[in-house]
Amino acid sequence: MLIRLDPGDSTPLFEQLASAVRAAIIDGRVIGGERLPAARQLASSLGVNMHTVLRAYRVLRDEGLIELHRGRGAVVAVRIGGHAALAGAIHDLVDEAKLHDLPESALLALISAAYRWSPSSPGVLRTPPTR
Amino acid sequence: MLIRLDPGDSTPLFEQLASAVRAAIIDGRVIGGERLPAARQLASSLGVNMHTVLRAYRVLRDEGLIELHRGRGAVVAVRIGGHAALAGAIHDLVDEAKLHDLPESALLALISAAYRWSPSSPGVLRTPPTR
DNA sequence: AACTTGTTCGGCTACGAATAGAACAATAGG
DNA sequence: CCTATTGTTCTATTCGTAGCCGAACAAGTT
Repeated sequence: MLIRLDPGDSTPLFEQLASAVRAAIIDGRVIGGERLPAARQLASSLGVNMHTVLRAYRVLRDEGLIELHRGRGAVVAVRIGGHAALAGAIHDLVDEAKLHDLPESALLALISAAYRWSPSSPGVLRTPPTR
Repeated sequence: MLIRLDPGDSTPLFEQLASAVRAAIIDGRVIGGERLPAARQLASSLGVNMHTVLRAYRVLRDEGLIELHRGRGAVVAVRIGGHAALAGAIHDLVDEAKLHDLPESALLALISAAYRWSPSSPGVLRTPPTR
């Protein structure tokens, strides 16, 4: 899994890192159970502080995509299996939005609003992140 | 158009305001050509600084949803006509994401990534915001 | 001319991002 | 059992900038 960080980009380093790994998981390029590089190792490999990598990992853990255990490292959640359908739906929606000349920021805001409006969803009551 | 702001929410006031107006426009609850309240008036009505309202308006202008003119106020763009199809697609995608227990933040990040990846889109070369 | 409305300028405050070091607690492996 | 590995917690510092604001300004309306 090739990861490239751009310090000039306004998006935070930990978010860039989380996005890269997240995309790899959703696309199925990394299978469930597979182990990610140790935080300290990846950090020095990318020229970044350990805490930055760890924060990216924590983000993905809170999203339920990976698991973290002391001494064992970061492991991709087993229940994850490349959501091809979801990836396709996302692609379609982006195309539709661009067709209407709707900028990225607007689309994101609309989705965020839609997420909040839909009532009593199972997603908002999920179990808290395991520590 | 009823607007309610929550100062306790971590999302900026201008974003809350922009989201409210944006949703109203996309849903077609305000028609193209309709005039929005003057910044100062709406500001004092909401107990907010004028700049906060004006910034929300500027966001919507940069998204091509409204037009701003001195002395004339903020007017909903005429080409906008309630993108019902888009609104439906968004709703479906959110449902799909929740089905997979994918949190909002993860979905937003995935869409943001998808937006960047798709090459040579017409959307990225649109005319700059009129000042 | 007077009024309305968005724009620009300058400044202030609070918060987030990133880094750093150190000590700590599970876990794995020999 | 002992040791190395690995994530977790804690405290702290530096730096940039996002958010909010007041006052003066400029374009447009009436």
